[in-house]
Amino acid sequence: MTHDQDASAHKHLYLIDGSGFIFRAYHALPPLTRPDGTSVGAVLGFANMLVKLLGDREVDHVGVIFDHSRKSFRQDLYPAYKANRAATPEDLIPQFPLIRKVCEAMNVPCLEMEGYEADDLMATLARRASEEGYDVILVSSDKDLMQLVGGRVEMWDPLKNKTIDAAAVHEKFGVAPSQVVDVQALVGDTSDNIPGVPGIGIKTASSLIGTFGTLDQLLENLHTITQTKRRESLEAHREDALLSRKLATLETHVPLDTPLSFFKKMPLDEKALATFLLENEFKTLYARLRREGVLSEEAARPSGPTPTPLRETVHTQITDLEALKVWLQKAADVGRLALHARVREQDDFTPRLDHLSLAMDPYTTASVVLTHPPAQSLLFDQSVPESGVSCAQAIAALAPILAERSVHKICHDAKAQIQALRGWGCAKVTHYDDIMLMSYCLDGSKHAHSLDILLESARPGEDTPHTAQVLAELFDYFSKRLFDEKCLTLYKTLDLPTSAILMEMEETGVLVDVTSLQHLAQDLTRRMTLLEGEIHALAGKSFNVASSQQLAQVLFEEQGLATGRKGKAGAFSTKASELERLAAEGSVLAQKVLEWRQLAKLNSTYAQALVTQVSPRTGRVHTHFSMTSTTTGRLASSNPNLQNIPIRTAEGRKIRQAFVPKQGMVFVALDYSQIELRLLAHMAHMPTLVDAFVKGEDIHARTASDVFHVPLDQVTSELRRRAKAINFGIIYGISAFGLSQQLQIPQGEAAQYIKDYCARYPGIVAHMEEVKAFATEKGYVETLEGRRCFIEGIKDPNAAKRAFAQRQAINAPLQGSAADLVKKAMIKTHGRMVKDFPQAKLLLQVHDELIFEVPAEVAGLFTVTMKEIMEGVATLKVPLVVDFGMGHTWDEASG
DNA sequence: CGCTTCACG
DNA sequence: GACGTACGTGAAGCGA
Repeated sequence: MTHDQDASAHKHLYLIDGSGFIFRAYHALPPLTRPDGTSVGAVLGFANMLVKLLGDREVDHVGVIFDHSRKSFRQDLYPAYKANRAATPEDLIPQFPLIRKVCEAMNVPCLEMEGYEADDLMATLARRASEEGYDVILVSSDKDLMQLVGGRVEMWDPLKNKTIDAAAVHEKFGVAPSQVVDVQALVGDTSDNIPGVPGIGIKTASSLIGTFGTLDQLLENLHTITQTKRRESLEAHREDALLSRKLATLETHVPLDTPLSFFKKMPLDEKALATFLLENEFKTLYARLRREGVLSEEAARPSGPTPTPLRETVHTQITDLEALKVWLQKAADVGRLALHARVREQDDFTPRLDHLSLAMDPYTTASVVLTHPPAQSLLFDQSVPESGVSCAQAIAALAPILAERSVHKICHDAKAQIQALRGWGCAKVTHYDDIMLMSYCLDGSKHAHSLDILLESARPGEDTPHTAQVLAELFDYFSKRLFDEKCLTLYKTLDLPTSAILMEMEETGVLVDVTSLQHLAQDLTRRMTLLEGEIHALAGKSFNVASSQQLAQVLFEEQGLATGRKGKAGAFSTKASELERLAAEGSVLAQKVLEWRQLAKLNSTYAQALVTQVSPRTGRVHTHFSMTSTTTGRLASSNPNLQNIPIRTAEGRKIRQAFVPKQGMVFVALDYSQIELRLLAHMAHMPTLVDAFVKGEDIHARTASDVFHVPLDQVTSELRRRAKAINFGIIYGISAFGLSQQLQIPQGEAAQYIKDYCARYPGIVAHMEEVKAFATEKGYVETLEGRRCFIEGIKDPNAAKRAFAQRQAINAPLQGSAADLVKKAMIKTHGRMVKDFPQAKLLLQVHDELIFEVPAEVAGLFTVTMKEIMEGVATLKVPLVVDFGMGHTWDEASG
């Protein structure tokens, strides 16, 4: 992964296989010619790749490596080497110098050397750089480079956006990277004219090398091979195999005096790049770089430092449909439309469009004067303009442009905007960006991301700014920052696609069995009344059991029970753990209050509240998923919150039983097992923990065995329970106090547990120290997908506040990376559903769990398909494991 | 509107 | 030795 915690502690050297890329791009991409007839397809492909690389990744050192010529030292070893290669295509030849110009403009150094292939230079540089502690990324998909993978070296295929690590090499060659040349020696390579051993393909070769370890071992022990034909072929072509290995082996000691500092990344030459892109008519790429703010307007000017003229804003008040259509047509021609529709729920719950703000660029804006239905006009008749456009008309005029792919839409909270417009029959919106999500990807927990906050940040103190105009400005500003701050991919490929899926989920909703909830509520109310009578009798007086204040008075003053912890405001706490303590000391009153509290919670928060949330339109409950309200990248669910439906007690599960699939469907629930602990094992250097996950062990039992020094088969359920608490504690940024509270043990004992844990898993200490140091230096921590979680107070002089911030710093990458993976899972499962399970619906996401509604007849196939997809969203040092359940209630499916 | 409590991962 | 606690949410009810 490129976004490790210590991403910036390391240097990263990206070595781009320039020659390889050019040939591949030439064949893979559609032909493209300049008006003067010059072919430029490979050049554009190369430029796009370079821009993407520099934009997406933490690149601090980079170079493009080329073959010097077709001739290298290998021809001296074997004249036929690469002799059967086809001549370089006519129209590719002029592209080589152009590609070098791209490198120059981007200020990326190039390297080549007579007598050596690009691969040899890359091998040499990779060796030197990894010896000096760099992470090396070979940008290529050439199998000949795979022998270099391992340690600090990995490959990345830019066309497929795939990282090729040791595991991927093993998948291709069936052996470790270090054994790749031995396999190649046997297999040969027809494209390079490397002979190999006839009759031996990759399968046989990898099994032979797997068995014997090396080519030399194999050749020494040929007599042990039982297949006559194979043995004879190997004997006959012994020398061919050895020569083939020589040819396949990359030279890691090319006499090359280029220092690694030669590759240090420099800012690009805006002027040169703009000129180059325009000369070659790479308009799309140019427009994109302009839009993302990589190229400034000045860069495109023919010459001289002409100041950007201040343009006046042209604002139009649109009062009739015809004018609206004309204005929108102009925006369509420009290809850009920022918009904001302000919608308000009226007293009768029908939505009303209050205001429509438009902009086609930061200088050209409009607002649409809306008329409203007569009933409203009568009520507010002085505010109704004499002319205007009706909501329905305005939105009908807007609909085609929203559906049009060639027009780029910009809005704030697209999910909500689109949902609002859908009420008026606006079905489809394509090619859009969401300012709210862009802001969240950049500034996460620094501040909220509501429209008001963002408007205020852009136009401090201004009363009623032209909203869409500010959105257009903010888009330019955020685009540049996303690129510069390496968050563009996070936004584009994770959060934006997730928001589209959430939109569908919210619209779909979940069916609840209202009647059963009403019966449950009645039953709970009845039992609460009975308990209340008993409680009042025990207290000797009537009081409000729901009032913690009154309860504290009864328990601690009137009954004289032993006081415990105090709350924030200084009052004695009556929380569950306190009442449990009193109950254990024999207080029946405390026990009854505990029971009453449980029923009260279930009744008011769930049984009674849920039925009021059922939509009269659909008969289902439609939660709202917020993507911008957590500090870690998790989602939050509200109105109602369907991410905290009870499950831990039998009584609570009755609520869950009221969630049911619609006729003919079943629920399928898939959840990631131990995802945060697995991520910890992956991120921290914890071989023991990794090993336990790889072997599929019971992780808490294993921890118990390690920490309490008992054999695995002698771990009792009590020891396992404690180990489980320790594991959770680790994820939360453990403290002896917290653990002692959780386990109800003395703080000293908890401290000893932590000490023992750290002794058995020493990697955890170093990891936590690294994370804290990173957070202190940068002010944020990062998730697997590169989301930054800003940590407030990490340098606070108050030790308690600082400790709190440090625990957040430890937890956020784990919680946040898990959130990243689940978002990826949503995107991938959704993609497959559209293709293969069109009737199935994703209903809910509960942090590490996805709940689907699936036609009963395909549920089995659906489950195995989605389990596999979810387990494959990331390749970590540990496997990802997904558990599943199925049922006719949510409770059954969560089994 | 802050505090307390408690439901979930 | 003091600090006042496990990480992240949302909702309900109390009481000023």
